Amino acid sequence: MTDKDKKLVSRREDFNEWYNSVVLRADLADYGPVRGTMIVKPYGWALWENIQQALDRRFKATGVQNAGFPMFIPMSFLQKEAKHVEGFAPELAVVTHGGGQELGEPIVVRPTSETIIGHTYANWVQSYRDLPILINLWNSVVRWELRTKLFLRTLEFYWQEGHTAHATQAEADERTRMMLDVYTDFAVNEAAVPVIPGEKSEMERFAGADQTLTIEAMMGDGKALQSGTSHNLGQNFARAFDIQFLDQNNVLQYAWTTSWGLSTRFIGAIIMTHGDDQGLILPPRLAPYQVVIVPIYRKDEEKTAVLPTAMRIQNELMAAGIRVKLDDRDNLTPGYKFNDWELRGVPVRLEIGPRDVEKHSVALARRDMPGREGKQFVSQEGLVATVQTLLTEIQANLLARATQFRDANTHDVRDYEEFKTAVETGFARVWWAGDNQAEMQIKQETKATIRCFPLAQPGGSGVCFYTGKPAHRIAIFGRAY
RNA sequence: CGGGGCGUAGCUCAGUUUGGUAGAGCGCUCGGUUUGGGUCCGAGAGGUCGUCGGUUCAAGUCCGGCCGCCCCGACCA
Repeated sequence: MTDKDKKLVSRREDFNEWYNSVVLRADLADYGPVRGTMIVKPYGWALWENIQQALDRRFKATGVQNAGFPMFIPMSFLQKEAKHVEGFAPELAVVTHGGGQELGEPIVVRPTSETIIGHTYANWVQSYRDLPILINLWNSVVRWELRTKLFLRTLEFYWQEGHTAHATQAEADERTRMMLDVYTDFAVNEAAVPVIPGEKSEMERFAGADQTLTIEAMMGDGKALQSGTSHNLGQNFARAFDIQFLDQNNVLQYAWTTSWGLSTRFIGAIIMTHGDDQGLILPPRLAPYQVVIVPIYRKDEEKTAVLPTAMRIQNELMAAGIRVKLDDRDNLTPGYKFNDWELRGVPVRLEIGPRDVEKHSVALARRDMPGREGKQFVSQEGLVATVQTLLTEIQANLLARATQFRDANTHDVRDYEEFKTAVETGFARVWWAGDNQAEMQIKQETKATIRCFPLAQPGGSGVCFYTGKPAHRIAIFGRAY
């Protein structure tokens, strides 16, 4: 490898190339043989598994159960909900042949499962006593995207999709909001990604939804990433698929449904929120390895002193529930390993050398503070507690840092000129009273769209920066991935 | 789907202008050396030059078709 290959391109120089290099070189994922497909490698999948677990326990705490649904859906299902088919038709993968025969009706590979869920729930629901239905699917879906990017937009992606059906509108409203809160809590407290929970504009709404709630995050280049969505589907799918039930008064009613999803795209959010010019920085709560131990020795007698100590410390940390990797690769120098694990974003590096064995110490280096500043020698006494405290500090620091970055790059603007400047580098926060037409116009001129109307509104009213009309809502605009 | 770039060793690329025996660095294997910030030295393995066809005594190199990838735009979780 040349020097050029060893060092990542800096984020400033070319954020896009930085992102691609990090994904590939940190061993998170690789390109599949079909355009736009992705191979998630073990390290990336381990990160996804941690995300899954953090979400799954939150879902279950709200009464949701997991299930499995077919990936093949009759084409006719898609056509039952007018807006839904309009939204998804252009990006469907369609199976026309099976077992060497041409199929009578083409089969669609699910782009999302609202339709097959609607069909199924219609069979499951007769009475108000059958409601609510609270189901989540961990699966992959296929959307034939024109322009793809690892994790952010691939032809096939892994996600969870939750689908609930309720007897009343109020219950569906509550569920839509509840799941957004789950996503927000997960993003902030597990991933240290300071998202803005809010509502999508009509233009950005999910195809077939009455309301789409979203968590929006700001990436390291100031662009927005929609990181999770929760849709209130009203009775649209219930009517399209006849999900009907008799209520307490023996009156036939349509059910109210919701759906909500978060995908492997979130891995992209983590990369682009926390990463630096050295590579990935993973939040301790989700990192596949929270601590990497790098043993340091020259001669065999040093090795026989250092390695047992390293293994003993590994066991102590693991016994305390800390995820630890002991890098005992013999053919690589410590310096190489330092760089390697920094690229891979492990939050804490623990070095043990001959001097440490003697002095009963170890060196701890934190990934969020490169260089001497983040490195300290500590006693092996109470090491578990020391490491746990450090991991907590790093987690908190990542969130604080990302929040500060987001706020520093979010600007209240009053006119269109200020707006254009703001969305070059971040978010514009504005009073908004425009319509779809105005939003479209702004998008064409600046590439910025309404990311959301934050749930946390200041109240009162102001003047729309674009139309000059009285406005009662604040919107966040930004350029999006 | 439009514009641009590119396809040569596992990776990054040179060689194509001017056709004439397939190259470098990194990685990999072996031996030694080194190890607290990307060690160094030596020996080796590894390629139907994306693919199909054409021109030619001769094609990585020239011509044509096809396939694929990356970047920018429109579309999108």
